[in-house]
Amino acid sequence: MGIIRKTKAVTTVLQIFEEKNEAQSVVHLIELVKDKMNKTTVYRILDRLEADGIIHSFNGKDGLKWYAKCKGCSAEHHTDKHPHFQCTECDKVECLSIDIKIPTIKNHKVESTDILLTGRCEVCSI
Amino acid sequence: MGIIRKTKAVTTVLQIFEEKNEAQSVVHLIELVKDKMNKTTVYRILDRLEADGIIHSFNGKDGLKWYAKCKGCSAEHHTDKHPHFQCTECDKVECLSIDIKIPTIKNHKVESTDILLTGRCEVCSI
DNA sequence: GTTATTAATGCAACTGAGTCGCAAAACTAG
DNA sequence: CTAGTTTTGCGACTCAGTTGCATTAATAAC
Repeated sequence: MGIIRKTKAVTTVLQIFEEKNEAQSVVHLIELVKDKMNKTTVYRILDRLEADGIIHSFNGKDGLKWYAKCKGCSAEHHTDKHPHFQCTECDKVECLSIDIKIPTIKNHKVESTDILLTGRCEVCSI
Repeated sequence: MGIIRKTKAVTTVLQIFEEKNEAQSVVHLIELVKDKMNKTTVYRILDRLEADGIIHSFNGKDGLKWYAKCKGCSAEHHTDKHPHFQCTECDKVECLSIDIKIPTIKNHKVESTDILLTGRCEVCSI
């Protein structure tokens, strides 16, 4: 939706998502680019990228906000119903491509589904 | 686990969970008892009650912490795998008793499952 | 009931994520 | 290049949640 300009700051943020190819917490992102831009800018860029369907957000296990690149989402059609997995050891988050069936709940109109699994990731399982 | 004393403050908090019989955000709880006790006390009581398996916690849609009474949970055996539903209109949270199947994920040891559905609740669906 | 022990509380100060307003800088269209 | 609009930096702010420490209240032993 939003008219988004390709500024240096936007490019920098997008590059991180491209290179790392994994979900990033806002806190971590701010740390990564702290010499290049202000934290307010980071928050605002993430807002815009999400509004444009380029990334999606969710809350990690401690309530902090995380973002990840959308695969096959647009501003109109957000298929971000996939669950996330966060490791209790290293805190990393993975987007899972598994599909979890949510039954309909009578008298409730479910608009979004946030699923966060926590446990040991591949690396931390020894 | 924790040696828990039946203080006035603890009784007050527990009474709220009994009477209301629905999930409470910490912020709301603090507001409810602000004439009777300090907010630090509320946080600490909730911690203890959770450690004892009397209540369970989860994060609401905006990352705030919520608590609800456990039904059939103990300190050792926490069956808090049920999903929660939060209304986008009135913000209320319900514990759902539906069972959602989570497939096993290879090379991952899933330890807990947090599912938060958001949408319109019965009352707010008009 | 009194006393000793230990847990629970109050208070004030702090931390850290996220927001806001506004002036300055950077982008885009013409 | 210029005008119009978006984006950024900065500083101050909000608000949930935490911490340390001195004080108070609950429990257990007598």
